[in-house]
Amino acid sequence: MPELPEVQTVLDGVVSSLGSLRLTGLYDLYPGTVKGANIEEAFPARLKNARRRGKYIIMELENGYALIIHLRMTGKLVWDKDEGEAHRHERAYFTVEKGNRLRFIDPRTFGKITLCPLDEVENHLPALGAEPLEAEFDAAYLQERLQNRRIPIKTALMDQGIVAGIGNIYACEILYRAGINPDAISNEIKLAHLKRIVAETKAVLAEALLHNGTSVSDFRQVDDKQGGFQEFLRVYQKESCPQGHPVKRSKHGGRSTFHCPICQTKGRVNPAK
DNA sequence: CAATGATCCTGTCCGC
DNA sequence: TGCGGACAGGATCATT
Repeated sequence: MPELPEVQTVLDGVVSSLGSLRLTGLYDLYPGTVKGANIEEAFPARLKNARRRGKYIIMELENGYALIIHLRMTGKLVWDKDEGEAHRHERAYFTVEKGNRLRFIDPRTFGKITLCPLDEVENHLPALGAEPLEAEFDAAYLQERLQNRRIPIKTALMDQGIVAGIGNIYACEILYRAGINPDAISNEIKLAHLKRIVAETKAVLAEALLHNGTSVSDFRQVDDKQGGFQEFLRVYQKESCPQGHPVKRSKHGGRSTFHCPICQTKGRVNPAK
């Protein structure tokens, strides 16, 4: 499940593969994957700048257009030769100069590629919260955004409008490292504990970035290599935590939560229950 | 406005 | 060997 580190890894891979080569076309293989009018007008074009906002990849083209790519759960971008059969789950592809092709492969078909004018990118993005690795994401920010909310902290960390880029895996790992109970109510958590959450968020994401993301199911880099952070997971899909305690499994918003009831006790005003 | 739950989709896994 | 059902989950929409 691509979250911030995986999305950044894919983005870096695309930029590195593409270099100064021009994108020459974009083709939809599964109707609805590619959105936006005037697809032909946008190509050919070189990349002017590529950036990430939350889990969105934004590729700014030199001709005034931009591509917004979201991988959702199973989306992959794969660098390949411009020949051969389409992959079984290929939903769209870019043709690229010098006989190259960038394939968008997505078994569950939830991923999207949107083409729009550069100055309309923000209109096509939802209201996103702070970037967790930027200085703007600190305990004061988090406290302000949580003060009127009464939701489990794990749900809050996965809310893209509060902080952008964290999904299920990193939410579990952040809370384990911070020692916070995932059911802690967002506006009851002490500032000191919010500071721990912020610090561990930055640490976990930075560490995962160094390892090119986490490959727990089918995440792959643009060159098809796996990420490496799955080696460092402490509770996600684990039977026991690094202390040897059994890991408990529950649900938040339909997502599986993994936490250690012994290590993660902070944040509950009333720890009973 | 806030919180919760259903929905989209398909490969994989489990039990019988 | 095959089948039904549960599960995986990011974002969006509907409901309370």
